[in-house]
Amino acid sequence: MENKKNKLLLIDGSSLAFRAFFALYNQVDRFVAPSGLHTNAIYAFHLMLNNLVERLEPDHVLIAFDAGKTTFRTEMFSTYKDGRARMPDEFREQLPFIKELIEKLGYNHYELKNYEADDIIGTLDKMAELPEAGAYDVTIVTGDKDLIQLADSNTTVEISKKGVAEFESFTPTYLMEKMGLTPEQFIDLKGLMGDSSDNYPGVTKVGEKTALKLLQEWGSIDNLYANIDSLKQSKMKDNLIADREMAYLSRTLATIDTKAPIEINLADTRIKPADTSGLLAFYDEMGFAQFKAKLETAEAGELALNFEVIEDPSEVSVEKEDFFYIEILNENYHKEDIIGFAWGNKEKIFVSKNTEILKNFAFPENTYDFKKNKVLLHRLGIELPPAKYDSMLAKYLISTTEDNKVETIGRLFANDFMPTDEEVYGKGAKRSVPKDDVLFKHLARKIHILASTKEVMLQNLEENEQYRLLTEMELPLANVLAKMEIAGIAVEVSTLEEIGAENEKLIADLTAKIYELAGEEFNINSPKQLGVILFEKLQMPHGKKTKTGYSTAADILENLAQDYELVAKILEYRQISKIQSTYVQGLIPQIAEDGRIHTRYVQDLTQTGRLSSVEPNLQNIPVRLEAGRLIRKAFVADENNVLLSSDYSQIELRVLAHISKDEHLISAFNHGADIHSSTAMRVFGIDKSENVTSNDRRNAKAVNFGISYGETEYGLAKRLSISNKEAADMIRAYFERYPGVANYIRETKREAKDKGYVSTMFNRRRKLPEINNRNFMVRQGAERQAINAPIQGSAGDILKIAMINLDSALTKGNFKARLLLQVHDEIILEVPKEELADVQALVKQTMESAVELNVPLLADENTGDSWYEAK
DNA sequence: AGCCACACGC
DNA sequence: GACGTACGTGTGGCTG
Repeated sequence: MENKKNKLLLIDGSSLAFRAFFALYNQVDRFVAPSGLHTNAIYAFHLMLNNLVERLEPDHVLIAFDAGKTTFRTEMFSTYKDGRARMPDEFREQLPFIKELIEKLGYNHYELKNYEADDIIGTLDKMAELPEAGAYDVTIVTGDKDLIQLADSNTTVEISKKGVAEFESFTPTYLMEKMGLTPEQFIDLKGLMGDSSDNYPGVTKVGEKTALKLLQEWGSIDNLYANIDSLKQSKMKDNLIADREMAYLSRTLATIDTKAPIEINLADTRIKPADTSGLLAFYDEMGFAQFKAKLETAEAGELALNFEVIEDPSEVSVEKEDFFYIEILNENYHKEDIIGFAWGNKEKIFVSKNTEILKNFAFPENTYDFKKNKVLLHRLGIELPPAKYDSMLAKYLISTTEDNKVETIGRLFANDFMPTDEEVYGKGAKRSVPKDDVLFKHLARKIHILASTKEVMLQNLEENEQYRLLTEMELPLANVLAKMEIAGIAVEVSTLEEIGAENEKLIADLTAKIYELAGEEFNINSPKQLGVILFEKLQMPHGKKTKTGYSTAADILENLAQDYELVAKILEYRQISKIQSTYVQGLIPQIAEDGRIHTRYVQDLTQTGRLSSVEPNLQNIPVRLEAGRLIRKAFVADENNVLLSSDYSQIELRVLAHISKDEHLISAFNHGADIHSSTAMRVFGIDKSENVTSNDRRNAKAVNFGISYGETEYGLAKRLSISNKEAADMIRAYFERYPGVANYIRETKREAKDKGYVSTMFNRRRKLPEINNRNFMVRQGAERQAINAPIQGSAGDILKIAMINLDSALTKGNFKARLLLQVHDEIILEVPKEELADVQALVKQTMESAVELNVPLLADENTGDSWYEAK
């Protein structure tokens, strides 16, 4: 690769700066330097430059600016660019600083009296194409479409679309696809249609549409006028003839001068080293703390990062207090190979790719994502001992507002802006393992951040009284979850395939029937096409519209299903095709070679402290409708084992009873009442439980659910199909009869507004930055989250405690039984038949005594050969 | 590749 | 008076 091409980036600075100004225009008041100067355009321009340079990796950069009011174009056409609004002052004042920034970054800028930036760019572009220039790839960046005429085989023109990072990339091929034009024809297009912003008219009454049509037919302005007599008589023909001169003049005005008398050459556009100290001073002057911090740490990082590559096990030295980190390229640690690992502390860091080293490794006690490490090492036959500290989990406990990546931890707790994984490894199809030096440096940076943030994160945990939440809940749980993920659950392909074959037949029949009833074939899976059939062709009454068209969601279709067989069939089709695509075709490829599915539990994601499950999600396997529930027949126990499922009964309402201390709710649970019937009696004033109708109970159940979600009367009314007033009465009656709950809701909202967060029984926090938002909808959303988070979160915490205790009891009791799955209020175990009686008792006892509430905790158990039976 | 609508669970 | 139940993941259509 020694004949590497030069990469030249030519930027229309005037145009791009204007775009930058408007990219952050809505925040113009937030971007003000200490001196009072507006900085939104400077800031956005800097971001744009960073994005461009990072993406295009140029070695030459020239940023051209317009100079002065008059150019050779005004000489030709005196009103050129007349009538253009004067630049806003807030923008004009920023231009000199943008030029200063360009210089300090080591890039080049240039302007030439009487010429526009376009012409400077055009001239340099042509210079770069001369054979004696050597090979150049040119990228032109601007906000103005005129420059598209310069696109050719080695020049790409990028037009700024939106924000600071979105550009539309014009090559001759793309221009042909999009507009049917060559770059040369683009000039003729402007000649015919004119340009209102540059204030030259082209031909009267000819706009983009007409001009495109004319060029499709005649190819060029010259050819058009050569054949003007053969055009049919029309107003347009008259206009073309009358405005012939203006068409040619407009074309000339639109033509970029590629022979401007510039005094610079290509060598002058080469990037120079940045002026670091000058930049730091500039950032201070502008008030750009983030840019400054990023530059400082980049500088410091280069100096402080002291790391050594280890290739041989004999070279290894580990301190107990070190951090340990393992890298994989993608997320699924059940399949990914280790691409490198690192350990060490702030002073001394070691990196390696040789996993042999790990065979007899004294794993240090501090780590990041213990669960991932445990699974990865298990695959190498290594059992990872428990850790004392996990930065990922610590960060998650401190704040769930951001993600918990090492980069984020660095930024938040050390003001250290290391490059992101996406920057180093790429994303999508381009993601790949970089060269050793890049990889090792990246890993060393991670260790450096982990080691430099532990202390301040521990302080945060201490202040929040969350240290035990980390060491006694999340860390032990990580160990339990790792074992569950490694165990996996056996899934029979044959069962899934049988269901799949059955579904295929049903889908074929339903599809035929739907086409017949609709009177045409269409894609039933497309809500858009379905909306057209139902609500336009067949004129069915439509409910709410979504942003993109008619809603075809189930609740809308259900109302229509009584009157229209077609809609009933579509609902059936949806049900079956969901089962087929997500649960049959989706699950089969997830079955590993051992015949089991190994999900991953994400332990650092949800806003409430619940787990989530991915690849595949085993927390949403169908259960409600029988057709879907059959999927559970494929989830089976090993030979001589059974599956044991144990779920908490009404855990969220019990938690609500406990934390609200509502005497009536507590009393109902203490008396072992059917909680929904009991609510029906209190809320509807029914004296005997035998007088509670199933409808009363259904309504009460809905209220009970709604309360813990902070539901409004409108929502309740809609869900129960009752009037707003009836729903409001119901909610009011509920609060009157359960004053403790009403008080809990009041107090929790109050607490959230005062502190900005709410907590679970175990001090897990959810921040609620929107709780005092001026927007009613946003604020009310935060209030619902405030009410729900302690309830859902405490319930989640309780199941976590139960899992930890159960795993440890099973180990102590030398049982072979093991935990396999967790579904929010339920756990599923695989139990050897001979252990069943003992384990059933142990599970029930452990779950019910996980915590002491002022109401009983109840766990219901079911067993069977498959998950279908064990429920 | 990223967004939307939809559907599954608790 | 706004707007209208919490927390999640996966699939297919559509668009850039």
